[in-house]
Amino acid sequence: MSGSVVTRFAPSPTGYLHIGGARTALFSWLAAKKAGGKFLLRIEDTDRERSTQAAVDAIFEGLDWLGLKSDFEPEYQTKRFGRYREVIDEMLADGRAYRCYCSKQELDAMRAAQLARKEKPRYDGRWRPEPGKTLPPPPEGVTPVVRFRNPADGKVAFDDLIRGHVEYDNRELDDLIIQRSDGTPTYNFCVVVDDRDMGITHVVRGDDHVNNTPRQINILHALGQTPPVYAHVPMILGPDGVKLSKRHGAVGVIEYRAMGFMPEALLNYLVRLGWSHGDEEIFTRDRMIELFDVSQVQKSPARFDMKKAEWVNHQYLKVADPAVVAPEFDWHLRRIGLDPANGPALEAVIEAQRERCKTLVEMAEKSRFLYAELTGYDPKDAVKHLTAEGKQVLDDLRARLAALPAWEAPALHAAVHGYAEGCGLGLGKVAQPLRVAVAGAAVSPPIDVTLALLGRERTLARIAAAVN
RNA sequence: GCUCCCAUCGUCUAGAGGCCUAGGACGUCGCCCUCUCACGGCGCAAACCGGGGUUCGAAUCCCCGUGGGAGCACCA
Repeated sequence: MSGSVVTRFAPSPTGYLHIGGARTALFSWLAAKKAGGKFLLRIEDTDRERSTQAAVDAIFEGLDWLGLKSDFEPEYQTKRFGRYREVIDEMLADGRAYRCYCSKQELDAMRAAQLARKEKPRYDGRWRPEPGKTLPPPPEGVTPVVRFRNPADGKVAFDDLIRGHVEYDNRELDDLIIQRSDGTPTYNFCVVVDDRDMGITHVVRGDDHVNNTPRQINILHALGQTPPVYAHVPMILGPDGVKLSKRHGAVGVIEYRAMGFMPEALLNYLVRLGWSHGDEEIFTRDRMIELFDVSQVQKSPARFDMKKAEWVNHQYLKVADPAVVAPEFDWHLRRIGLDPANGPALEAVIEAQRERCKTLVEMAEKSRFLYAELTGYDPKDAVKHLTAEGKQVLDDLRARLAALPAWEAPALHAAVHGYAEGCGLGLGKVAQPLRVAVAGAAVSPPIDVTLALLGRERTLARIAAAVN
C-alpha cells in the first residue's frame, strides 16, 4: 500500500454501533494508518425508512469513544442524491441501465416460481433491451425502477486481501435495481459511486458483502473505473457460535463502556479476534498500527469471549496512566450515584484498586465506601469480625491511630503492625475487623492504603461507630 | 433450492510438507505467596471434524463427506 491509501467505514444508521461493526471499523482504520493513509466515515442512509438521527448519533458516539476518527468530514449519502441521479441518467442515456416496469407483486411471483423450480431467484430480464427484442409497452401509471445492465456472460474476479482469489460467473448475477420507483438510489449503486468519487483505494468491510462485490465491480467497470482493493473481514459470533445479537447481551459499543471497559482495551481485544502477531496479546494503538496487516486476518468468524475481553481490560487497567483512566472512572462513579468530589483523588484510588478490578464498574463499586458514608456492614463479615474481641481491637486501635502525627500509609502500616505484634495477634485478627469497620466489608485494598485513602476523620469516625 | 465461503485445545490463536511428543493466551483445576480480595509465581488437564488420496514424510497440498456461515430485496 502506498501513502495515498484511503479506506472507509460505511455503516447504515439503523441502530447502535455493533461491536462487530466496531471491529470492522478498527481494521479499516488500521489499514489506513498502517499505510500512512486516511480513513473516512460515510453514513449510508439511503434507506429513509429505517435510518434515524438517533442511530447516526450512536455511531458517532461509539466511534468517538473508541478514538476511531474520520480524517475527513463525514459523508452522508442522502446529501448526494443529485450526484447519483446524474450518473444514473448517463447510464440510462447510453443503455448501461434501463427502466423496468415490473410491479413488486410481479417480482414476488417470479421469485416464488423460481424457488418452486429450485432455481436461484433472479430477475428474468423481461424489460432488458436486447438487439432485435421488442419490449412490451410501458404500462400506464407505473413509475419504473432503473436496473443495471449486468454483463450476460463471462466472469468477474477479484483478489481479496483476506480471502484470496474470488471468481463469479456473470450468469449468477442478475440486473439489479439501482434506482427505486420513488427515485432514490440503492445501496450497491451508491457504494460504487461513492467509493469512486471519494477516492477509496481499499474497501475493508464485513464479509456479508462478498456476494455484492462482483455486482459492484461490474458497475464500476460500466463506469470505466478500476475496482479498489477489497478485504472482507469475517463477522463476530456470540459465545454459542451464532451471529452475535441482542440475545447474547451487549452488542452495542457503548454498552461496553457501561460495562467498564477502557476504549483501548476493547480495541485490543477486538484486534486479536481474527488477527495475531506471534505470542503477543497486548497491543497499544501504536503497536497495532505498526504490526497490523489486513491480509493476515483470519478467514473464519470468531466468537466473542467476555472472560478474555475482561482480562485484556484488566491488563490495561493495571498499567495505564491513572490520569488517562480517571475521566472514565469519574463517569462510572457518577453513574452509580457517587460524587467524585466527596472522596480521595481519583488517580490514587485507581492505583489502589486497579489490581483487583477487571472493569471500571467493579472499581466504582469497590470504591463506594470512599465516596459515600457506610449504609451498613456486610452481614456475614460483621458477624465474623465485629465480635467482642474485634471491637476491643478497634477501640485500642482508634486511640493509637488518633495519636498519629501524619496520616500516611507507612505510618498507618507501622501502627497497625505494631499493635498486632504488641498483642501477639496475627495481622488478620487486627486488619479484618478494621477493614469491616472502615469499608463495610472484609474486602478492600491493603489496610494501610485503605486507611490513607479514607482519611483520618472518616476512619476514626467509622471505627467509633463500629465499636458501638 | 441455488451460488460462494469457512473448519487446530471450551474460547482467541501459532503453524505456510519434516523444527509438532502441535506452541502461546483466556478460562478451568491444583500448589505457592498473603492482613482480606486480588496481583504474581509454578504446575495439570485440554485440539489438528471424518474419509480417501499425493508424498519417503501432511495439521499443513488435492478430492469427497460432515458441520457451520454469507448472499440470492424497490435493506444496507
